Amino acid sequence: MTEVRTRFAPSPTGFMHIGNLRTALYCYLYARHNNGKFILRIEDTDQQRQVENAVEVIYSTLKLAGLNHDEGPDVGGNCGPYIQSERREIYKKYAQELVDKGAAYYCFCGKERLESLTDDSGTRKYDKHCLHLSASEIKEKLSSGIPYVIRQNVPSGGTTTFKDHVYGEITVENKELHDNVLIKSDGLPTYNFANVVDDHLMQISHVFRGMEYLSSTPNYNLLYNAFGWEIPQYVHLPHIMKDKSRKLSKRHGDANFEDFYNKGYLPEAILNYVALLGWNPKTEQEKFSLKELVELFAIEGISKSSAIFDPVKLHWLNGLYIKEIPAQEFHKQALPYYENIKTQVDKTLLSSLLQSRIGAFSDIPEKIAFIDNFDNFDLSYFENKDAKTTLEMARQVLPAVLKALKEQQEWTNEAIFATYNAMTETLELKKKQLLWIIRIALTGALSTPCGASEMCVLIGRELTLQRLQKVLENLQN
RNA sequence: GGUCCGUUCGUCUAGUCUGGCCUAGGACGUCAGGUUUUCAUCCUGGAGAUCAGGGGUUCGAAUCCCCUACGGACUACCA
Repeated sequence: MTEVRTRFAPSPTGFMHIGNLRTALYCYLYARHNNGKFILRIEDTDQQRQVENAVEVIYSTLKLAGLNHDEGPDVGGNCGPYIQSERREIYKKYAQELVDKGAAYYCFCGKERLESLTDDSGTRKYDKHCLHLSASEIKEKLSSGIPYVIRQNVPSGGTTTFKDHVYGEITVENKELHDNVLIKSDGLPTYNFANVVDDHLMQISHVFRGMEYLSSTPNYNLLYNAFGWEIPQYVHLPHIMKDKSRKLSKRHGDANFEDFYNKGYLPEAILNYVALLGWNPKTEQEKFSLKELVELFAIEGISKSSAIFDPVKLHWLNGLYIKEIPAQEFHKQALPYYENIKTQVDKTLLSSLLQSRIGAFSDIPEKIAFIDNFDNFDLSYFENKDAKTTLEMARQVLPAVLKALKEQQEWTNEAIFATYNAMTETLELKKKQLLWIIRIALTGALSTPCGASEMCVLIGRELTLQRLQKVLENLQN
């Protein structure tokens, strides 16, 4: 069996969105699983859509994600160059070969004539007008400098059948196929042509790509056949959708890798989530390292139907990864989110409290808002149905709490908790009730990253007493 | 409009090829209960899918066949 070689071939048009990333991931997984090679190729044949730095985004994303390629513009290889705009002459040569073989032809038709071919339903199919030009006519037009393109000469009869590893065998009538442009008037190839030439020259064994290419695949096969080249294995991937009827798109600023990364999602978690969108590992496990994915990945598990991207599940998965980060490392990554805290708090303690309570680092500001924002909170927070607490209860209990904490000798979590515990007996309250009231009194927030005694340690004795005092005043009014 | 592809809990999916073990399994979310120093983690349980709809084949269909509906892709000198 020949070596497995897969390729990720993005066009540098901006950010790497999740669908693209998944294609790259599957290419990588399949290559690694089979001890093959993973190749990066930049498809920049559309001069109109060039975006600055887009190539750098591709490199950095792959690097962050750990999807290292064996060959590519930045790492070299035997099949370069790996940037299509640098391969211009290659495409020209092969296009000419097709012309010589009668599988392609020069076309000099202008925009107006092309547009006149549009039918009632808005579809335009080229009528092979220039196919019938004589050799001398072509030569004359060429030498007089009339702009031209080279078109594929699709047979008008018969059918073309191809096999896709996900969608099975697909047959189409050749008469449905168009005489696609292979070489544009700017001399650069279209995607349709460059892809075929490059995949062959780079000895790509398996082509992974979005299913939008399913309908143009017969055209590619006709090209392979005309050249007498072996057709690669096709693996078309279902789309990742934003909702039932809309694809994820970078145009609408939808999910892209960099955004999630910047929001404090871990690359491993993003990869893990994305791997499972449209592929099933045949186990009930949900969390996989990249290494495990390499071991398990198989084309058979890829599904045919599109999947809706669910940020909630990604958030959950990312939380699982965050819990496993070593405490020190977590603290380091959380630090930037503490920058705006004005109140003096023990940040190491804060990190240790936060780690099990967030799904992404960007959750932190909301979780710690209570540290600085204390004034004017809603007193109804004291009323809790589960704990069966009331505002009145708070009025009665808090003076005693304040008194006890003023007398508190040892200011540690354990000692303070012991004090609380003792109070529940004298006050004849349930632990849950007392702790709820204290926590609300100290934070003014319904949800906080720690309990009533940890809170005292976190914000310190002085602030604890201040806040209690203040709450008591508010409760009297 | 034409061609191609798809359709199982709200979402990701298992099961479909090789019909019976599927009174359709798991995960996220949701709800309830429990542990816990409140919040969260964690644990247990519940609700949630007449397998898009209809017809057929069969002793038996989510699974095979046909039709319909809905959704998507393509139909560019974009990729």
